[in-house]
Amino acid sequence: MAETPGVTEPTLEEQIAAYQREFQDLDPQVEKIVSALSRLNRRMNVAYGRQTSALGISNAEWEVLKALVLSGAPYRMGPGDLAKRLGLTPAAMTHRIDRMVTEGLVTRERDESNRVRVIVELTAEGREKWLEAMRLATVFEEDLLQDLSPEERTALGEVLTRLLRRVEHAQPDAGGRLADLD
Amino acid sequence: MAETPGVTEPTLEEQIAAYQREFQDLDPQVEKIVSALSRLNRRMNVAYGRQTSALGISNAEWEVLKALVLSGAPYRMGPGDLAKRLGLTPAAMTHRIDRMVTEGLVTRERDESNRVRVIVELTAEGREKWLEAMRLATVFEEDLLQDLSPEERTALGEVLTRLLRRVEHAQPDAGGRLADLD
DNA sequence: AGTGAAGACTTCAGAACTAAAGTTTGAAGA
DNA sequence: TCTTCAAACTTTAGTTCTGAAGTCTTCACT
Repeated sequence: MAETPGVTEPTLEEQIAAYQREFQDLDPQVEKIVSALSRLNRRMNVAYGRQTSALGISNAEWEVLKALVLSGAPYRMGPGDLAKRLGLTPAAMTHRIDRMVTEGLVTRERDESNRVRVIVELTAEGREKWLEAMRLATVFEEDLLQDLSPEERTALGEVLTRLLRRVEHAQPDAGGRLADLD
Repeated sequence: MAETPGVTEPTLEEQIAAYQREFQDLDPQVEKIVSALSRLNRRMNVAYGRQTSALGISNAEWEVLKALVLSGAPYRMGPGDLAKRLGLTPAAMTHRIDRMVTEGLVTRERDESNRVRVIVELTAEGREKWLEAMRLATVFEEDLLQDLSPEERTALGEVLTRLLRRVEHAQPDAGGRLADLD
């Protein structure tokens, strides 16, 4: 078998115990929150990734669709703006758009009023893909929070936004570049 | 100026409003929790990334150090086990270890009792790097949670682990491969 | 007009990854 | 013993990213 024991991911409790063993001045309560947050987020991303790949699009493509939809009708943005919004270099954006154009998710054309600029526009198919992904995502999210009462949901949302404000206040912005979309 | 307006990241509230505008059957309370969770996690990762790069190590290297330390003394693992633990292919692990060996963070040697296996072992310098990173991380984490009372911390930890259990129960495991460390 | 400079995007070279094929070692059965 | 198979790791080919150089358009100043 040769499956070395201990390779399977430890439970949250095991992991916190390991942290305490190796690093004495650790507040287990803090570590529990931080580790649970990180782990929960990862699991959710795995779930989203499965859903989008079931729709035949990659996570990278989903992010672009999201940015375009959230920009509002007529669902147009320039490659440079998209790059800033997604936290990518313009070079990476060029290639991503290449792929998405060939798949029919977006169109690319020059802005005739200012021929330096390029306009990336969502196609009807791209918009439909986003809607399908959202339908799947909302089902998953509602299922995830199913055990939480309305009061617990309110409290959780409030605490998380409080933490978020604190982080955002502490860190002006990561090198001027924005990170991935929610 | 040519800085197209609307490129800066929207606030959480603006983003939720955009979601509601584009997708009617959305529970804003659910979306608030999910978006805050995701955004908070991202901001935290940016902070960790700055701290580790200030220590002269990459995030990738930090993950390897973490896995080795948490495995406990004598801080040894095989490349294959490390790859599973970090959610990488064995090929990627080979290259990562190459880099870390040249930087003196780990050593690589054949297992003499079973020459198919390779042993990656943390060096004293690698362990020290991990400890420094942990010292920075705990300061940041304590600062982050500063406004939360002990009761709120307990409640938050409890709710998050409850959600975590729910996700883990729902999804057996992502294709048999483990994701990144917390 | 004519030149210079800045902006927006693309192209190119290099880094880190994945998937799949290749190599070496150990173990099990003919 | 010899053969065959499986396991563990490495190597190779191809993808997607970053950083830097390159191209094309526009604007400002002379």
